[in-house]
Amino acid sequence: MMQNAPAQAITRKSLHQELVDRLQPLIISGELTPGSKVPEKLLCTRFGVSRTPLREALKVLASDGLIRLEPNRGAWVTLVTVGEVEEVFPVLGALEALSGELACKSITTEEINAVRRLHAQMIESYDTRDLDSYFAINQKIHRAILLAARNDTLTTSCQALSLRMQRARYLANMTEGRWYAAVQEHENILKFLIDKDGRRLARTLLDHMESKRVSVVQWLEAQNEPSEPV
Amino acid sequence: MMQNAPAQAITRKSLHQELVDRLQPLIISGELTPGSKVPEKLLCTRFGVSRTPLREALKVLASDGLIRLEPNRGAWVTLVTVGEVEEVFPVLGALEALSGELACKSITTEEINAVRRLHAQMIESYDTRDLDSYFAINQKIHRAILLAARNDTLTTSCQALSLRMQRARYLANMTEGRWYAAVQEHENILKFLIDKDGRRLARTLLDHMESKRVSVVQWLEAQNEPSEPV
DNA sequence: TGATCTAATTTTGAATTCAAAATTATGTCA
DNA sequence: TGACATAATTTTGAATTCAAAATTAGATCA
Repeated sequence: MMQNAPAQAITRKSLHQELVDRLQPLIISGELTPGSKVPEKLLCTRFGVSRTPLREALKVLASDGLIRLEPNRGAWVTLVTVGEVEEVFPVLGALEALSGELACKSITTEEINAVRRLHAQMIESYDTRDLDSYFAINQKIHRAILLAARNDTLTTSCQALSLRMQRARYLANMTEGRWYAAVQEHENILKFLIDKDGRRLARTLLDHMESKRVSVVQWLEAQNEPSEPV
Repeated sequence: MMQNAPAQAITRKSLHQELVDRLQPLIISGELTPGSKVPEKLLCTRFGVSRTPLREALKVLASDGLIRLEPNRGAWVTLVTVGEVEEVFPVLGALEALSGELACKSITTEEINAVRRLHAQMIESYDTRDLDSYFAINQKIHRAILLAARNDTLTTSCQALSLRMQRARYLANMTEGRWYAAVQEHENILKFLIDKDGRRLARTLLDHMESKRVSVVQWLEAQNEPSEPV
């Protein structure tokens, strides 16, 4: 996507695209309650648009799996299920592994330094147990590696799946033990990136994703003990 | 997507979804000329629908990268560029490799036999040099492995990227030598699938995709010699 | 009371309408 | 003629409208 656009095109975004960009955070943050109906009318009022562009945006979000369209019954915010997590994480793992491998081939010294700085900040957030900040910086590191891979298709694919999983992120469970382990994994990620050891970086990113998967599933299963999600 | 839908839900498809499904083949087959403008009015007449659902469908196709929306200037059929091919094939390779690995874990004897039969058919098509048939069966084999991986997310992701590359498929270049090599690769794919050797199957699928990439790029570059694509 | 049917209301899907932007056609002048 | 400006036309984007479907509210009767 965007593949052929000139670097600095003056792209007044279309209304529907703007809406997609605005709705995504609402879904990820949980402001639109998972499992609930998308309040079409309300959103139209809120954004001051008519139903046409909003509904166009909903179609796109549905194709990304963030909402589900039920014919004649409206749009529903999807919720993260164990099944979905078990599916998405392995795919995301494969893609991140690839991103690591490619990044090692093309990353610049300056970009590595940027990751280094982000890593240091993340450690700080870990030390002060600032989970929100930790997550935000964590995201940035993964994104920096992704961008260094110089593959827009890969970026887009990863981003889309990542978004779906981020709905589960605010389910910030993270036991003390898991958190410590995650930080260790990130130490290795940084190391292998500096060494430009694509093979090992890929392997580490894959394992990292697998650990995340286990951790998220555990949390979800604890949650869903009482009632099954729809 | 569709993750939570009951197995046999009565899903009258929505109009826009129907249109997405109908437009995809038009784009892949090249009936809608790559690089040309999407004839909105004409398509409305052809399918007997108003602009609203058609435009909804275009938004979805754009997010899949099959068309490009230029604000206030309409929708354009994207064309396969060398850059895009260089991007998509590695991603597709990683995903197919994963599908091979997962398939080896869950594939049934019956499914393996189905692939065996498809393989035999494909060899037949190769022997008679029936390229169309060869491609069709080839697709089916890859799809069978994908389905055996039991991961809808993976299937959807692969499918989407595959579609984009299929636009290049009718560029059926395939030199005699490349074709022979491809068949050999498929012999190995079948062998490792029967052996349920996930590691080697993954590796082979990855290499297979890399060979395809090289072959498609070669062809594209030969084509684009005279003028650059927009 | 509460189960079931019917009528009123709301919501959804899609066609139509309308204003703004882009494109094409026409006219002017060097 | 041909470069430029202006007007007419077409196309696009988005609001509005309207019919069909679903939901809710109300009425009836066991």
